[in-house]
Amino acid sequence: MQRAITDEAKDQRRQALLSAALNEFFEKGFAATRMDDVAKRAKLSKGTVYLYFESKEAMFIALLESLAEPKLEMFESVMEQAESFEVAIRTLFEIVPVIIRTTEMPRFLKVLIGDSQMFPDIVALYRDAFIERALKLIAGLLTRAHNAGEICVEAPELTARIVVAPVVLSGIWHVVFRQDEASDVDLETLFRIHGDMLIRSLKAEGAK
Amino acid sequence: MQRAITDEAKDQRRQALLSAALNEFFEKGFAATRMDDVAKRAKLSKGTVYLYFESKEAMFIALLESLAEPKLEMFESVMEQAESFEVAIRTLFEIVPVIIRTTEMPRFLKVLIGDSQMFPDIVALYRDAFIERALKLIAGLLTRAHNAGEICVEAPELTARIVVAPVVLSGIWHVVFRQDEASDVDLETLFRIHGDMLIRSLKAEGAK
DNA sequence: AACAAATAACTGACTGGTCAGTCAGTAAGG
DNA sequence: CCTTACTGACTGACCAGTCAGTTATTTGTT
Repeated sequence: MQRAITDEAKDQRRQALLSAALNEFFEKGFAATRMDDVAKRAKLSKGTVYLYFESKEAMFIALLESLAEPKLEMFESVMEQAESFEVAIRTLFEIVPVIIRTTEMPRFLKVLIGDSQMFPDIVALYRDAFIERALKLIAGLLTRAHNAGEICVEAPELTARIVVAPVVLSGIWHVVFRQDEASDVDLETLFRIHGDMLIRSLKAEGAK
Repeated sequence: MQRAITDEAKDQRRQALLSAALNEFFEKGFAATRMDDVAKRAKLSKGTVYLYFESKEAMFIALLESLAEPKLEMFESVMEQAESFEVAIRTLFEIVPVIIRTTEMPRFLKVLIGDSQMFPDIVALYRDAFIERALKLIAGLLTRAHNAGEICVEAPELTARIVVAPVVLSGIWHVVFRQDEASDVDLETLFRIHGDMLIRSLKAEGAK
């Protein structure tokens, strides 16, 4: 076995283990995942895993933390740079299908939901550091557009949930209920329609 | 221990075990659930559980099957009896908060998502027998309203997902991310707004 | 350049604990 | 006193975590 001598090489190994762990936790859940399988998936032996992580639980937490942070910056910049509510929503919903199909976000979400009761602290952390923050971002967008007279929103916090709901549902659907590529949901059209409907319904009230 | 002699008493015991099982599976997931705990929760001993169910897996499957069937009838009757799309949506979304807060549907959904990869057959069964059926019901309502000239829908199957998404998201939120009663999401208002927005956006296009 | 010694990354057989499923025994009900 | 619902100690399998041993790599010596 090639050895990880430098710090970069060790970091790579850590990443490889976390990636293997996500796949195993996704497929089996926390309790049913064998450390031996995580090790094998990363082409290492079980003992080596324990050189990089204290315990199975520590590994699980490290995995959740490693995935909670990123992705929000790009999201934030779209929100801020967009010249109007309409453009922001359109841009956002053009990215969403790609995120659902190509990133590990939906698989991660499934793991989080599946093992939530076992790690309430981690779930709370994730909810506050990521989900609530994302909801606030949408709510802020709605409020700004409302104040600019572009749309009319009654309750931005609640409306934000309506905006986000199809994203979450589609993500879960994609990793949990999907059967095969042939019968895939047409995410591009779905989110174009969702965007259309949002813009129309919020503008309509503003124009009354 | 009082014994279950008659068939009704045995059925009751079965139900008690399934109810205990839902709670345990919800809290721990399939793999981490101990049959001993299920038994204790139902005030029985482990041996007795095996008089009612072949194995842990058989029990899990029996649980999913026992919960997949009902609830859709009421749903169907609302769809058919409603005199208009608007009334159907309004009626539906008035019931949803109660369903989310008082039934075992959201906990069941969490179990299904959490252990989906372990039981792909059951998930497929549930998807076809329940979820797809529910989506078709909504899609049918949309199509009928469209044909009656009441609204204008581009893609009923996809729009149905948008209609349903906040229901699923709220259900999951309620059992996974909720912290305490004080900070609960105002589901009544959420679904009134969602209904308003749906009706407005679909009617608006029809009127263009 | 060849070799040895030192370092530390890696390995996997082993241990101790856990738990699904069993079954001989207990006792409720008739 | 017979039938059978129920019990819980037991067994065999499984697995997280350990650690003594192995081997890749570097460093030092001739």
